[in-house]
Formats: sequence, C-alpha cells, structure tokens
Amino acid sequence: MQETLLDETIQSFWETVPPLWGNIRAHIHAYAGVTFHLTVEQFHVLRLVRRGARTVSALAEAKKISRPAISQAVEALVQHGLLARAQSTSDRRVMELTLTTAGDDLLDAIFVETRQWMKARLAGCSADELCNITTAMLSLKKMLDLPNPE
Amino acid sequence: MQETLLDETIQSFWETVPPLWGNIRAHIHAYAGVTFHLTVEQFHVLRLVRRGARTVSALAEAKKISRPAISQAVEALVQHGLLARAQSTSDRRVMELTLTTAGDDLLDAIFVETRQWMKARLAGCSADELCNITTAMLSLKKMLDLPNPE
DNA sequence: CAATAATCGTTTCATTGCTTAACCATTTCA
DNA sequence: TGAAATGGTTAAGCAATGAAACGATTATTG
Repeated sequence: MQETLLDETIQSFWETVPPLWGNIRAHIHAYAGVTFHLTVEQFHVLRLVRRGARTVSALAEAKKISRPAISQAVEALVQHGLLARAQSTSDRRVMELTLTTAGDDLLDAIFVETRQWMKARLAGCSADELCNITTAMLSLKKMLDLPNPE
Repeated sequence: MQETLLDETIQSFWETVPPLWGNIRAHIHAYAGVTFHLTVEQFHVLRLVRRGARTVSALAEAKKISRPAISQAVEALVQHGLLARAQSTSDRRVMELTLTTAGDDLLDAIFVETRQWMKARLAGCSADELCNITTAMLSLKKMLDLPNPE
C-alpha cells in the first residue's frame, strides 16, 4: 500500500538532498576556510557542541563517525582556542567539551553568513512553501529516532 | 517581512538535514563498503552518471567539487569495471562516461537496499506527510538553480 | 570485595577524498 | 593563423575517516 507514494518521496529526496547538501558544504568550505581557516567538519563539531553534544562519544554518535575521528577534530579545535576540554568530576573518563568565547563568536559569524546565503536562496519561496518545508523537516527528523536494525 | 518564518525554516533545516544525511551516508558506507567494496563517493558518481552527468565536468558541477577529484574517482570506477570511458567523436577532448552492466547492476542493488532502509524509516509517515515531504523537496530543489554570487 | 568486563578517550597507521598548480590535447575565437 | 578557452589528467599535499591497540576509569558480577 502507498508503494508509489513512498517511492516518489524517496525519489524526490535523492534528487534534492545530496546536491543541496553538497552546495551548502561547498559554501561553508569556501567561506569558513578562507575567512577563519576552519574546516567544514570542525564547524560541524562546534555546531553540535553548542546543540548539546558535549563529549567525544556524544559527538561520534551524533555525526555517525568514529571516536578517533572526533577526538582528532576536537584536538585541532582545542589548539585553535575554540573549544575547551575539561575532565568531568563525576566520571573522570569523560572529557567535558565547552565552546570558548572565541568558538562561540566564530560559530555565530559563520551561522550569520550561511543563514544569509540560505535566505537569498529561499527568497523565492512563498510563506506556504516555507511552512511546508518546516513541517517536512519535522517529519524527516522522525527518521533519525529509529535505530539501525542489526 | 517573514523574517521569523524564514528563520524557523532554516533552523528546522539545520536540525534535520545534516544528521539525516550523516545517517544515510553511514548506512551506505556500511552496506556498499562491506558488500561491494564501494565507497560512498563512488556510489554517488555512479548515481549521477545514471542521472545524466556523463562527463567529468558535468559530474564536478553536479557535486560541486573539483575536476581532478572526479577524475580520480572515475579512474577507480573504470578500473573496477563499473564505468566505461570513451572519447567523444564530436569533441575529442570529452570523455563520455557510461555505466557498464556491472555498474548498472551494482547501482540497482544498492538502491534497492537503501530504498528499503528508507522505507522502514518512513513507515510511520501518513500519506499527507509523504506528499508534504515530496512537495518540500521540490521547493528546496529550486535553491540549487541559483548560482553563487561572486 | 576482588576479578572481570565495559566504557571513554587517545594514539598510531593506513586509506580515501579533496584542492591547487601545472600540464597536454583539443576546440573556439579574434 | 595565433591566442584564449575548455576538457581532462597528473602530482603533491592536506583533510577526514576507520581499525586496531592502548591506558585510565567505572561498572558488574561471582
């Protein structure tokens, strides 16, 4: 049932999300790289820390990549003075990650610029279309809650 | 005008698309890598060739990465027997890329599996929600048509 | 309570993917 | 016809990631 509708949705997804995401990646790479010498992945780590992923493991889970990969990105960010690393008092295995003031400001600057870039691209959308996109995003977000079947 | 609405849309976008895309990437990496020794990027190149990007330049434009990067990915795919490269007769600078039978079959296999994976995750959506997502994808796709301001 | 197992983070090593710069072959243009 | 532009490749270097192995700490369990 609804086989056709689901297929159509998935088809539209494949035609839209990968190239759109590639565009945004390319934009952030060009802007953040040139302006702040920050890589796209480092930007994502900062973004996720602000959103609440404050340990290496939480970041690895959120980004679906290995802990060593995160550990190295964090190391680079700490050395750039954008992230602070402190041993947790409740569990001394855990390193608690927080944005420094510089990291917070940098993240803001990139978001302001990227938001402007996206706004320019969404300018042609009507209010209805924007509402529709927001609703669709909420629907898609439900996909994230399902664990991978083993 | 509509400042709030646009901001809300962009916010929902950031909370949804990056993690969702990360999940799908991780899934393809796990499946295609283990089963076929194919990387995610190689999968994307095959996918784009099938969708009509049949030259190195077209692929670079579609993926927003450099021509050398595409050239190397194509080289690997040709050596794996998944892609065929032939000099164009109308313009001998151009290499016309086509999927081999093996490449076509491989792409089908990955799509069938990934589609199933996505379907399981979209199973909780109503018909209305699916229509909504499809419509939103079409709206977002319009963003791709705008060139980067120089 | 002691021994074992699990978890958190890191280091090391190898591989893949990307960019820039330079290059050749071909085509277009002035 | 000569110069400029285009399509693709090569080479070198950096960025991103994973796998394996490790030390430190916490949880479990007999």
